[in-house]
Amino acid sequence: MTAKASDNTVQAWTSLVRAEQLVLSRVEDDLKKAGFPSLECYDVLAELDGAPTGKLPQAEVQGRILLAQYNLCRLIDRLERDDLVRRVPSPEDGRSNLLVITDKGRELRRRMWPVYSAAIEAHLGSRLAAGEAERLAGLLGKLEAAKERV
Amino acid sequence: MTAKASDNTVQAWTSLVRAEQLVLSRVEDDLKKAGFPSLECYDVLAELDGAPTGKLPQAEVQGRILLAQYNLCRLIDRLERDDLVRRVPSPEDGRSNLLVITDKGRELRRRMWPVYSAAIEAHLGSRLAAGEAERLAGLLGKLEAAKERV
DNA sequence: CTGTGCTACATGCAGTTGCAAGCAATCTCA
DNA sequence: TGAGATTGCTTGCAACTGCATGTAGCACAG
Repeated sequence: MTAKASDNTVQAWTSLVRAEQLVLSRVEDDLKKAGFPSLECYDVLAELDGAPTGKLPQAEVQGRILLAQYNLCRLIDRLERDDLVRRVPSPEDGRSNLLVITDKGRELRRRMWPVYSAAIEAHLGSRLAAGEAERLAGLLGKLEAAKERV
Repeated sequence: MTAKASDNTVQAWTSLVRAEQLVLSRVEDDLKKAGFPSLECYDVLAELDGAPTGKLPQAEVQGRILLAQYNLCRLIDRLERDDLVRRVPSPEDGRSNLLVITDKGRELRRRMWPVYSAAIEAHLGSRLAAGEAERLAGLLGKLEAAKERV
């Protein structure tokens, strides 16, 4: 439990952090250059757009996205200000919001996807040989598992 | 160049971002719980501590670390304020700073490492089977290569 | 030695984040 | 039923970040 990490493990750690930050910044850069908002914004729109009714409780979005609660709250503030999403009170639970994607929100997501997809391909897909993307995803999946201890 | 990413590529992309952010936040959390400063701080101290003379030009540190120039500048401000590092004017180039690690800085790095290493092992090493860390690092390495075009 | 341009660093400002605390609706259970 | 926890969301404040720009030293052509 207080074991030291082996050299290979440390190497994997540094590669993980470096590779992610490089690829992420390249992709975000491409989006920004095309005049689009951040990836987090896209993520929220994608969750809502993918929901059958175009709406989800804020807590549900929270659970699917990697963002602290107060940050999601403020991201929604901005999305609402830009008329991409609306908050409506939940009929079932007085504490809860339903987030509803607007037409403008759907539109934006639709326009962002080609640029986003091309960026992923350019900065990630095109650098891996056939089968490597799958193997990479498999290894990374082992790291995502929920925490156990304490 | 405007090719769309395949499903496998997109899967690798989301795994990469999720896994990195999860593991990173877990590791940073462990450091924070132990009362230590951020990873970026550690990185700078490690670079300087690893240099033969305990000092490096700021631009050199810049090149080894994943941090915007103005952010490194302000990180150094904080490290200097906390007496972990000192800026001294370079004798060779009037524009340049030499960053010098202080005894307190070396001390801090020394005390951080066991906690850091254990966190890497707990959140990354212990989740991968023998050989997997190496394979992961290999795949990630292909993503780190510098950009080619434009 | 001068002007033009580049490199190394710093900084003002606005926007974003983390933390801790807050509020209101719901749940739990004696 | 009603006191105390819990859940879902929000917010004040301080710290941090990105962007654009500023300053100073250097480099090199003329």
